[in-house]
Amino acid sequence: MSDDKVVPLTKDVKPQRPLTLKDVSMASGVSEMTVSRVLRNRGDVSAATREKVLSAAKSLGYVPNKIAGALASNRVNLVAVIIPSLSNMVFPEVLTGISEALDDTPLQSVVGVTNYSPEKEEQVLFEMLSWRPSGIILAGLEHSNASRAMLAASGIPVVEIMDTDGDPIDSVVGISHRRAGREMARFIIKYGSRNIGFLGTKMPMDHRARKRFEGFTEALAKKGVEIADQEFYDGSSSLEKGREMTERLLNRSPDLDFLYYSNDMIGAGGLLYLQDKGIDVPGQIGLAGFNGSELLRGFSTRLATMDAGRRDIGKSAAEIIIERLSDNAPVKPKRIELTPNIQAGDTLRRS
Amino acid sequence: MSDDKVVPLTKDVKPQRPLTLKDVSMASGVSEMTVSRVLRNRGDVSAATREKVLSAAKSLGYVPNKIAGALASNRVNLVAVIIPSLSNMVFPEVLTGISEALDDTPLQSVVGVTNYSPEKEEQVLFEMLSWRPSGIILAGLEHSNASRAMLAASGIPVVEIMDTDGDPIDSVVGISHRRAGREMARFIIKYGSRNIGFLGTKMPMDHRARKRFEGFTEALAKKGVEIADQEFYDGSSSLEKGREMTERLLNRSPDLDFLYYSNDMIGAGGLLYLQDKGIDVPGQIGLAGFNGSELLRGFSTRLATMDAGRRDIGKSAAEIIIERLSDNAPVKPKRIELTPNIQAGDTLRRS
DNA sequence: AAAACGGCTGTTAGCGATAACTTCGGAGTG
DNA sequence: CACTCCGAAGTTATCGCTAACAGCCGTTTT
Repeated sequence: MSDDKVVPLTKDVKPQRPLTLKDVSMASGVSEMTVSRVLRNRGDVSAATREKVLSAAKSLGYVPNKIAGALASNRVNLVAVIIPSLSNMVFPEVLTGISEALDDTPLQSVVGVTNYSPEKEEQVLFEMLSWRPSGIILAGLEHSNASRAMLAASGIPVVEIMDTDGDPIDSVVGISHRRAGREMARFIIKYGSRNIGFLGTKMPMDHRARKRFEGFTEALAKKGVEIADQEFYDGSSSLEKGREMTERLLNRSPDLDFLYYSNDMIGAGGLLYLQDKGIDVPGQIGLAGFNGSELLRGFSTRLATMDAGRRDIGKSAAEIIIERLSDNAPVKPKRIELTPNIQAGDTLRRS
Repeated sequence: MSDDKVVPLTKDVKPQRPLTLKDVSMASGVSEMTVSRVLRNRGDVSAATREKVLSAAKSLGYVPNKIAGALASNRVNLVAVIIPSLSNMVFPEVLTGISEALDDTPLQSVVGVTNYSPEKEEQVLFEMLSWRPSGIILAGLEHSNASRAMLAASGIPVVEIMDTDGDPIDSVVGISHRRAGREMARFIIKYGSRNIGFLGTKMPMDHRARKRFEGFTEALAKKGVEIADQEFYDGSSSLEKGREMTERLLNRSPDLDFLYYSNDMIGAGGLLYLQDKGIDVPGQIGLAGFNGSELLRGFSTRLATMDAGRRDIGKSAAEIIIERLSDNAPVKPKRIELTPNIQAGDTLRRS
């Protein structure tokens, strides 16, 4: 297929009747069925015939019609992936993991984006299901009732990813965000901070950020600590937003000694702000984010964070689908909870 | 579709024979054709019948089979988008532009990723074409002969994006990267720098980076200036890589007074490095990147850059497809060259 | 009042492939 | 040498849906 030399520039071909199996069949003098067998590498075909067919297909520039193939065989080698956004690098990374796992299978991923809206998710899901994919991977455990019903009724493997705090429909791969929040809280407390601020998204829809927040406050509460102040934002995260929020928060509560950010991007923005202001991090104030973004590696002061293993999540999810699709189908929902990994970095206050 | 209350949890439904039009037809007492008409909102159906059908479809949880629909109608409302990568934020941004433009049409985008490999591109393209999409958007003007042949023979609208330096197959939307390189060169010269270093990808495959480089050196040459030193890297860009490269380059050539980076990510990494070292930017050394990344807005010192209008590119490309698909089909290849916009920022040396 | 029309619904015939059989001829077997 | 068996084709019948056309019936038109 990548043998450039053989491509005949087919300039004289009749304008635009798309080619079908029949064209190849006639060009090579065998039946359509045989052509189909050759092109799919299925069933016994003699070497001579195979050659004839392949060269005919190639010289015509035949591209099989998967629409027809899928209808006839009732097999669609697509895995639908539904995620909230592409601008948060977390999701492209998950996609990369999925693609890698799918790479040496006939499966292919198709992506849908919901913008964190359950209604949009429902639409996208409906759209996706109407292509009858072989499996579905979708972010989060929170879906509209209609979405849950569609998924349950679809009869195809479903893997919910990123989050394990809740009831999965089928399989699930992710981390416990509550636990992530709790662990970070304990860590921070251990290092001696008591006057803690939180900065994050307004979380009507970002359930994972919310759960981290809940876990965080809960663990603090156990130690008798309450969040001293907090600041929320709309829209997508950016360094700039992290700066602004940090400024606002510190103007309001100058005596905070720790800031917990709901993600690394705004955390890094906060770090830059504090550095610009000449504030000693972590001497005067400690910082932590969430995600284990690669971005942080570029800063001389490394933000403390927690790696959620996005790529691994994608990989595992895809592998679950692959396994479930294998002939011996043991329809056993799997549950994989990864353990998030604290990266202390340089921004935790040392008692 | 998002009326949660109505969803009957269908727990008793027979295990898994996927529903077809016939099921809805029987449940509502009208012909399959009428059901089809209702569900597609096409043709005249009385309000009463429409109601009956809709409620039957909903209560059964029917999801149309687009595979069959597409085959029968010979219409597939998909636009294939083929890009080199998802980890470079440029492409997700283009995708966002495309999705936005497609949002109030029946069209939907499907993404394929090539990892900057022409062979992979060819595979992905073949795969995509086999779904008979209504249009194709793909990055760059450089494709294998086989790819070009497939595209030309496909008979569907093709829009090549990002780059306008070359021969498009059909339509094209983008900027001239040669020109972008030239303009930045002139700008830098104008500000008085003469001892200029270049940092960028090894560019066997990143044609756009290569063209910027070519334009850059060409414009310098016209002013009698040659690049004093250069540094190339493999793999994906990151702040960290920008740091390392900058360090290596400056160790080798400490007297450079300007660094031109092939993208903002490594440029920002360089900026961080220089700031850490206490080097005066732009007093001692000037910097510029490329892309107009949002990221840069988070730094107190803003890297000079050039906005390539990624989102607009996506939007225009999608609009070209939409237009071409409209009934009155004037098969006229379009060529849209956007003008990149220099953002001087704070890192250009002032004479 | 016959003809024409328009709104609504049903019937028939594929779309381009593949699953599942069937057919055919020659090699292997006893 | 009759008989089985298997490799290598071909035939037939869908897959689930929609285009195109064909009815039917109550209204208008003239």
